[in-house]
Amino acid sequence: MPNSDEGQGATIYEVAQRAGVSIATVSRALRNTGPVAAGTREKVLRAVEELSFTPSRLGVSLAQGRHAANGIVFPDLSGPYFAEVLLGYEEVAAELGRSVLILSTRGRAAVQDLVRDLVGRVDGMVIFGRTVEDAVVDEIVKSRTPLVLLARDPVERADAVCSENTASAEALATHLLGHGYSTFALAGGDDLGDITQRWTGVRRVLSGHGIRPPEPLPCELTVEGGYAAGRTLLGGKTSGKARGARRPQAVICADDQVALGVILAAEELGLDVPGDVAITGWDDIMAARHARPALTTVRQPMRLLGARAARALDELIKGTRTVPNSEILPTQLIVRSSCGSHPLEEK
Amino acid sequence: MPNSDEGQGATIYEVAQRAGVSIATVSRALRNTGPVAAGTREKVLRAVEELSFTPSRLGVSLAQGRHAANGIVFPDLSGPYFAEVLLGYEEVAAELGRSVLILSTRGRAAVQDLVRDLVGRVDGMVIFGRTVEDAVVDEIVKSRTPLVLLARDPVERADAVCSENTASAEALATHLLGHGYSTFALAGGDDLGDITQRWTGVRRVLSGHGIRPPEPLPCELTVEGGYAAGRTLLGGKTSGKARGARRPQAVICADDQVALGVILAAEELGLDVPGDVAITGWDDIMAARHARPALTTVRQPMRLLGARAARALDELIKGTRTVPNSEILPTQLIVRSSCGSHPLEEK
DNA sequence: TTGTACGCGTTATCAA
DNA sequence: TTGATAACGCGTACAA
Repeated sequence: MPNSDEGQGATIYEVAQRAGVSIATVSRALRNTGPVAAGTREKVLRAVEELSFTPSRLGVSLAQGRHAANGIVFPDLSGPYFAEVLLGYEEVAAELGRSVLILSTRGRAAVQDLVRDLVGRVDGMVIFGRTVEDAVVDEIVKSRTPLVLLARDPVERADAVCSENTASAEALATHLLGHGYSTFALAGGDDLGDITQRWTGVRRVLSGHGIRPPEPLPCELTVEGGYAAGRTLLGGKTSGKARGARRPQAVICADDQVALGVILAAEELGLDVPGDVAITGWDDIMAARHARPALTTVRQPMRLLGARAARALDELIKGTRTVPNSEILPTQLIVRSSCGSHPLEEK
Repeated sequence: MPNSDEGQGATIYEVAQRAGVSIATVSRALRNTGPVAAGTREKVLRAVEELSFTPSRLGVSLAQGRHAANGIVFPDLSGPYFAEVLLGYEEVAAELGRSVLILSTRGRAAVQDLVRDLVGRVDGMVIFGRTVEDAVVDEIVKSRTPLVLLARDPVERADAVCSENTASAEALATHLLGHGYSTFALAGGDDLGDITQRWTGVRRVLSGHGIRPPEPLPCELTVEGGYAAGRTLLGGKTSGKARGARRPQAVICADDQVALGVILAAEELGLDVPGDVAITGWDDIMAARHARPALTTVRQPMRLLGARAARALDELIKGTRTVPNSEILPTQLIVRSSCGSHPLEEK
């Protein structure tokens, strides 16, 4: 009868002993890393089976000098956006034989320590947006840990993957102008790299049409943040069309969650969207499609973003590529009904 | 001038040498694990600083016999549901000083191997729903790896955390009966543990009111899956009220994504929701609130689910508790407009 | 208060 | 074809 207390944690030494060989032979037999006589191999495999031996990941990593694992740092795990990116990332990482460690920095005190710890557990990592101070990024770069920046301005000696922002923002603004709107508001903070780019695109188009671009109203990139911003932007004067109404004809939001919040605010203020005010988002999260009015937005290829980051990281880790690379993924303007009911032809 | 090539990968030996002490002293100084003279400590710390030494996680783990990391296995990372659970899980794990490794099994061939690999990297893990065959779960249990099952029927010797399903399903069904509906359809597969529980609750109430409970129509738990199911359930006969219309008065969906898909199908078929057909979901994802009509649903405490799993796992790992525990978290019926415009009083 | 030496579980080199 | 044995980087008895 087989040893009934086998199971968790047999070592290669026990296997070797049981098979009557040395640990070197066991290793070779298991990894096909050298010649092993057929009979010997069989003995080894039987012993492995009987002890249900699995090489200790720690031992393997220590000996090989690699973790076979990637890290990814998020500013925040909430919302559909990051989940999709993670999905793409994990999928490719798994395909490449790497585990994925995640870290969310939201509300964390000692971010620096957490990131440092993570670095020690992986062969390379992805950092999202402005989740981490430049100093920390520098430290990682100096430690020669392969690094890919996601949706963040490129940094010396690190890869960057992001989606196109400025041009699609221009397309969005142009589309809104096509609706005939001439007064705009911008909702959403601008300290994050990619959102700044969006505002740049919008501003450029408006200026080009003789419209003085508004200052973006900073807010949290959540539904609640959008709601608050919406109250501020739309709630000012209930004034009709009297004195040229302070209320903007269109609110361009930093992302979909903000837009949904602004819609909530508009609804509460008795405003019709898009009749009284047009509202647009960014990302094309699931709720954008199902909201009423359905959200006009710019679709980011979120899974692809994660997938590409994983591939770029792999190249860096394997050393296939040593020069930093910067990749920009295309986005797509998705026109739905929140930007106006009767789209005019763009000139 | 400081050594300009310091940085990545100083070992404790180099620190010891630089400080003119032994590695044991370095370790003690860093971990406060034994007496160290003030002067000595200072020398050590200086050397650590100069070499920017960080103990190798591998070395530490190997020596301590622990990873300080948790794993979590998802069936699928897409959608808002899992992201929220992950958020709660990661938050608590970080608080407890553990890293988080994730694994998604969706579309993976060798799930068993992936899970095995993950087990080797963590001190304990959480497995979500029926992502993994019973055999694999058994194997994990046998390996004495602390294990918490999430939204899955309890298994011998493993913890379980899930949210309440049957009673809230009864409440939902009762509410719908209060609207006066008498013909129902159920959309969503029933092989997953928690959804089966929901159907059980619904069936019980319907039976109790003399209504023959319908068989659930299996479908993928996605918007697309819901759309397909919706076409089937609602598209049958366009027949008016002629022969007692085959079309159900209410469609109870396995989750919100399915419900959103069914709404899409209804819309496409020219049906008014809830005028022609009432539709309900489950989970209360973000889109549920913003959909039009806003979705009546059952809110699961998703973050809490993840957080509780992390705490339960911690107890198991620390050995604070050795007997398996099963926890059921309360849910909440969220009545919005998709189930009917004029809610009657429940008797 | 400090240092020596062993253990943790592999991989891989080099001799035999 | 096989086996000793040296890394890998750390924690920690135990001895000094």
